[in-house]
Amino acid sequence: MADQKKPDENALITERRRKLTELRSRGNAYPNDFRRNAIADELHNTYGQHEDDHLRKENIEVSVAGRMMAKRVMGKSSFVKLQDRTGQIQLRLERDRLPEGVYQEFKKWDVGDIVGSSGFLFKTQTGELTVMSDSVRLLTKSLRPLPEKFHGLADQETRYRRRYVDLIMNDHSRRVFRRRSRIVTYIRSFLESQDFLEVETPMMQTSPGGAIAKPFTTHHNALDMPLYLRIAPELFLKRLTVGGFERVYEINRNFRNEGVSTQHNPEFTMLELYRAYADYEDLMDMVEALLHGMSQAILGETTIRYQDETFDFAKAFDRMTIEQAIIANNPQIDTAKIRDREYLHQMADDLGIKVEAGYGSGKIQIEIFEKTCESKLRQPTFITAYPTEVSPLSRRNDDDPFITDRFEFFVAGREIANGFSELNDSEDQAERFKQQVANKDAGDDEAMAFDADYIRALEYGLPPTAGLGVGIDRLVMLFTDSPSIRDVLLFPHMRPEVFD
RNA sequence: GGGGCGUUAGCUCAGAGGUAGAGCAUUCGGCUUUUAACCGACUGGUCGUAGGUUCGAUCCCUACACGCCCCA
Repeated sequence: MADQKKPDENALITERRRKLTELRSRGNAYPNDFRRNAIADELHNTYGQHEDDHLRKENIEVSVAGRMMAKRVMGKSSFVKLQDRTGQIQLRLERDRLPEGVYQEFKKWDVGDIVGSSGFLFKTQTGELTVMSDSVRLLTKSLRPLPEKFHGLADQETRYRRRYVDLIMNDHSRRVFRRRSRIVTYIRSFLESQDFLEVETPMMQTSPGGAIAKPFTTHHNALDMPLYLRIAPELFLKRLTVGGFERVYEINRNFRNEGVSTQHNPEFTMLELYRAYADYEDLMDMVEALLHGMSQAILGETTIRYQDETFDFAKAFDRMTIEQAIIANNPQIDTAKIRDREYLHQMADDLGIKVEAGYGSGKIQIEIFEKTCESKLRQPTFITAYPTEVSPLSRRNDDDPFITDRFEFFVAGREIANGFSELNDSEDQAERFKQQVANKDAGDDEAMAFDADYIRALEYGLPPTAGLGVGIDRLVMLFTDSPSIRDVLLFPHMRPEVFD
């Protein structure tokens, strides 16, 4: 069975294995005693402006290491490009400057090998900062050929499946994931500065709650019980708010058992935060501040260029209610009947929306909104006043019980964030859970279960609180001009590769 | 789930019902300031998989696998 899993072999790999065997026969083929004292970027920053004769006079000895990305042999001398985590630095190897026999060995090395070298800095005739090697060592033999140097790795599938090769070859890919990291770091420091506490809550739950979605199911052997991968951390984070952590957040994975697309991966990263003594309007202000600061910090400007569009992240974002959005995008609508279920049902039918028996007017409104409005919300926009029917955890509006104090935030036609004033009335929450259970019994497999302990927590008293969820992957897509969520996930979900 | 497109050498890509092509890489030779180094020679293929049509299929047909895009 084991050798059925063996990936492709070919003549190029065989040739390199032969070289590795030769290396082994002469001692340790995988040494780990080379130490570098310089990295590419640092050298370019420090010495890039110096003249050649100045550099030579200073006699700056450096040790560098990295993957050999280019190897140009010209008889008794060669140029090599080493790539480390910061960039590339060139080596010049001259046969007569290296210890006896080393240059002959070097000529057998391959692009892709990991190499370490020491020498002094100088500049070539074309002005490129280069290390004149006094010594050079092969640190790791690479057995697999890298993609061709000019076009690199272009095949989408291979880029996702062998992300390591993509990262070696594509600077753009490296930049996307560095930026992702900086975005997450920015969010943490933003929240840290406002005294938010970062916490971790269960990923495996006995009853998956906090969102309307289908969960993944697993099984705990020792306890012989089903477990679910979480679809949201929400109910646990609010328990912590009951416990007195008045400002908490978590940045972590959620899992939803749904389709895979350019916008969806089965596991994705969410920021969820809860802030006591705040309402959904405070959170809209917070989202504006966060994104404004983030674009300034990450991009150095407050204009986001995404695909062929430009978004202004400096101004206050538009705010409109869901009913206003529906009216704006369905001008023929009879506004007096915007909550009339029969009227909405007819409208949905005309739009080709399938209306289930259990749908109330709020649910039908949402369906109409998604069909006719969502993709048109290009510029950053808050949509507010979501129907209570589709917001089982949100606080009811004081003046209008049909709606909740909730918003979703859209950019480029996509939902990026969702926030609301939390429902902290335990009796109302119990009623909402009962409604969800009724929906589940009626066949809605995305409906929530009744979470008795969560109700108990609310009975101890959840302070007036507002909560926010932000889809990190979609945010990173926006900030890296990536058309697909797979471009911002290091290892996007793929069907298993077949090795034969 | 439905539709469209794709899958040819390690990589990037051509190709046509009749013995499979290029560039880069590999291998060998030359070259002490290159930048996709250059010059010469040579190698490298189950044309995604399985069936079918045909004298003959990598090409046409069907199914399947995987991927990309759009729709649900």
